[in-house]
Formats: sequence, C-alpha cells, structure tokens
Amino acid sequence: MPELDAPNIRQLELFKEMDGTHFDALMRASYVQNFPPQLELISEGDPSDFLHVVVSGCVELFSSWNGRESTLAVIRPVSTFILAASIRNGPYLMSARTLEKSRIILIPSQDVQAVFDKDPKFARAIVEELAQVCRNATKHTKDLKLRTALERLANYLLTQQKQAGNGSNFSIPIEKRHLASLLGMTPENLSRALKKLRAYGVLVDGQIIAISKQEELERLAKPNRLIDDASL
Amino acid sequence: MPELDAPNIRQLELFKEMDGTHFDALMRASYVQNFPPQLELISEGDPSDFLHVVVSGCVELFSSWNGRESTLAVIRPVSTFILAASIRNGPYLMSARTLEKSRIILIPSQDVQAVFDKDPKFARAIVEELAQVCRNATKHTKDLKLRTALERLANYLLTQQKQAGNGSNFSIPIEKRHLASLLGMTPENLSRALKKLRAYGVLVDGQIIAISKQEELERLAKPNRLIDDASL
DNA sequence: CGTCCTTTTGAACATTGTCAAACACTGTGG
DNA sequence: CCACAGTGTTTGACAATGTTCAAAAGGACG
Repeated sequence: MPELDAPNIRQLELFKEMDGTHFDALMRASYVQNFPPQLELISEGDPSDFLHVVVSGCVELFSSWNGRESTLAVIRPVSTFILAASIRNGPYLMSARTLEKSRIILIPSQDVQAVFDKDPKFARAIVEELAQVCRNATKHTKDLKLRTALERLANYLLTQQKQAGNGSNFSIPIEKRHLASLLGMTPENLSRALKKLRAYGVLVDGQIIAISKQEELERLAKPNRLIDDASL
Repeated sequence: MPELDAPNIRQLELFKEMDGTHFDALMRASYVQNFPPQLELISEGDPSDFLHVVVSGCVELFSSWNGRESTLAVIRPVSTFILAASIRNGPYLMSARTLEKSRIILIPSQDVQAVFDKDPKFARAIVEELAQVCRNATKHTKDLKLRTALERLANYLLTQQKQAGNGSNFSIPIEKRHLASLLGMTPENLSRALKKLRAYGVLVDGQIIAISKQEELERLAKPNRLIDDASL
C-alpha cells in the first residue's frame, strides 16, 4: 500500500502504540482502494475478510430487513469499522456503502488476528477499541429506547454543536434522510421535528443550523453524558 | 472464593482456554456474594471496579433517563456482564439489579486486565467475548429499528421456542413487564400485541405460550439469522 | 432549461403510549 | 381457611407519536 496513508493510520488509537515492525507488516498486507460514492462495499451476511479503515470520504453502515432499511452509523475519517465481525470471523451484520468518494484501507482479518497474538500493545488497543464500540452501541440503544424522536434530534443537534466547537451556528454533516434514518425516524418526521424545534430556538437553513436559545433547547433535550458523551 | 463455583466459571468460553494458574489467581482475587431479589447491584454512572459473573439467579440490565426506564438485557447463568466498562475503566452505562435471589462473582477489573496482558489465550477469549457483545448489541438495534413491536414480539417468541427445543409449548422466562421493556414497548402494548398474535396461532396462558400455526407465525415474524440467531 | 433527487407540506392512517379501572395472582396475617 | 394488601396484568377510552401516500417546492447538475 502507498506510504502516504500509513502515517494517518498510525495516528489511530488502534495502531498508535503497537510495534513498528508489526505495523509495517500490517500495512504491507493491506490494500488501498478509492471508491466512488454510493458504492456498496460490503453486504450483510457476507463473510468478513477485512478490517476496513476509512482514510477519507464517508461510509454509511446500514441494515435491511423485509424491505425496510435503517442507517446504523456513519463513519468518518480516520476510523475503522466492522472490527467485531473480523475478530469473530462471523458474517457481517451490517452492510456498508460510501456516501462520498472515499479512500479505504482493507486489512486482511487473518493478519489482524496474527498480530493480535504477537503484539500485546496491539491486543490491548484492539480490546479497548472494541469495548468502545460496545459502549457506543449501548448508548445508541439507550437513545432509541428512552427518548422520543424529538428528544433524539435535540440531543443530536447539541452533540453536533459541541463537536463543531460550541458556536451557535454549525452544519449537519450528512443528508437529512440519512440523519432521519440514523435517529430512527422517517425523513418526513425529521422535517416536522426540525420545525417543532423552532419553538426552542433552532433555525434551519438547508444543512445549516443556528441555535438561538441554548438553555431552552437543553431544557428540552436534557443531554446526559451516559448517552451523549462520545468519549465515555 | 468458594471452590464450588470455580468449575462452573471455568466452563465459560471466557475462562475455558486460559492458563490454570492465572485462572486460580483470578478466582482467589474474586468475591462471591448472594443477593436477594430486587437488589440494585450497580448504578449507571458509577466507576466500574468489577467484572460480574452470574452463577445462579437472574440479573436485569437497565437504564434510566428523565424518569423513564428501559430494560436492555436480562442475564442468566452462567454469563458475565459489563465487560466493556471494566475494560475501559469507564463509568457503567447501565444499572443492574437482581430479578431473583442470585449468586454473583465479582472479579476486580484490575486483575482481569493484569491477566489479559500475561495470558494470550485469555486475551483472545476476552476479545472474542467482547466482539460477541458488540454483535448482540447490533442485532438488538436492528430489531428495534427495522421491526414493529408486533414483529419484535413474534420473533422473540420464535427465538424462545427454539431455545426451549422447538416444541409448540414453552414458557416465557421473565415477567411480562420486563419483556415489554426489553422489546421496547409498554406492558399494555405487549398485552395487546399478544392478543393480536392469536390470529397467528399463539395462545397465552400466563407465562405459558402455545404456538399452533408455526408457519403463519413465521410468515409474520420473518426471522432472520442476522438479527435473531444468538450464535452469530 | 430540464431532469433527478431531496426536502417539505398536507391529510389520512396506523401504531404506540397514557391514564384509569378492573381483574388475577401471591403471599401475609388474622 | 379466608380476608386483605400488594403487585402484575388486562381492558377500555383517549391522546400522542410516528408513518404513509401524494404532491409541491427547492437544489444540484448536466
């Protein structure tokens, strides 16, 4: 694989502390590919041969059942996905497609597992990463089960605002229909929910959000670190 | 800790392959306790000091927000819980309470982590277990986002039936209000959903379920291994 | 400019939740 | 053994929430 990408990947928590030789071996075994938007990278049910790393662009993880489809996560650079499947050697539980032109690194699962056994620092990093994935999944479930759609949206906006540096203006990084699906609602419902939030000082112009009454929105959203804090 | 419990625990995938000396050390460092029903073992937000193993009885994992509460899982013997929190040393994201009189082993997180670094087989087992927890969480989310309450219930019944040996009669192992919460609905809604399933050959008498038209129920439920199969 | 897709809006509908009351089950104490 | 309290379950009427379908409006892009 091109050496250009390696430094970015090395910065990931997952690869930061591991032995340099092992890291190089992993990178040599990997493939880099550039994908156009809207390309289905993996399909749920397929065997999991690679750990994926998004270097640039954007990937949607989604799942389908009985003609319905739901977005489970949106992965932005630089992060990995489907770690759990590649460790278990089980079939993918989600599908993945690019949302934008994306550069993705494919690390063969068997190489990941081989290095896991040789490199304690890497093993430690893998287990921490996986634990984090688990915890994020728990938080997503809590969000879904304990909150209404309006509350989920309000909290999503506050989380995005925080990530964007706590200014009153920021922009939503994905299309609204994907956001709707991520939050577990229909696009129509999202559109109406955004309108309802006007009463709480949320102004919407396309992808741009302006929050004018911070306290009111927070009083509605009641953000909670055990659901909304990405670092926990 | 009493040697009586150790053999049971040793049978768990998590401890099966590890070095005997390390296992003994873990067991010596652990505490065993018997708890009465309805006792809150841990509260979300608390620091995670122990990995828990349910040896007998039954534990409910749940979470609260803004006066609402939801059951996230019900743990039966012999299994562990809150592995992810104890690896990350982060605060618990869920609370836990006994549903029945329960016997629980508490293994200090720091001992788990110490053995993780020393014992590659244990490290491997931990990472596989965690990956499984992740995958179960993904399946739960798919169940919630892709299915209606009635469909979730129908699939739950089919899953329970399978676990009970595929007979037409079996019994629900938890109270209906907990089942309702687990499936993301109110007790009232569960009660009505069970009634609707009469049209698909489901007869209910207290905790006992009888399925008379297997094919009809399956046609409604459309079970899918990537959501319902516990072994994937 | 026209086409395609997303977003918004409206109205009807379906699903789910809330509240109140009745009912059923369990275990306790008289 | 029975009355009773306490809890879980069911039922009914109603409210809130969310979905569907159809159509219009807005944007992106060739």
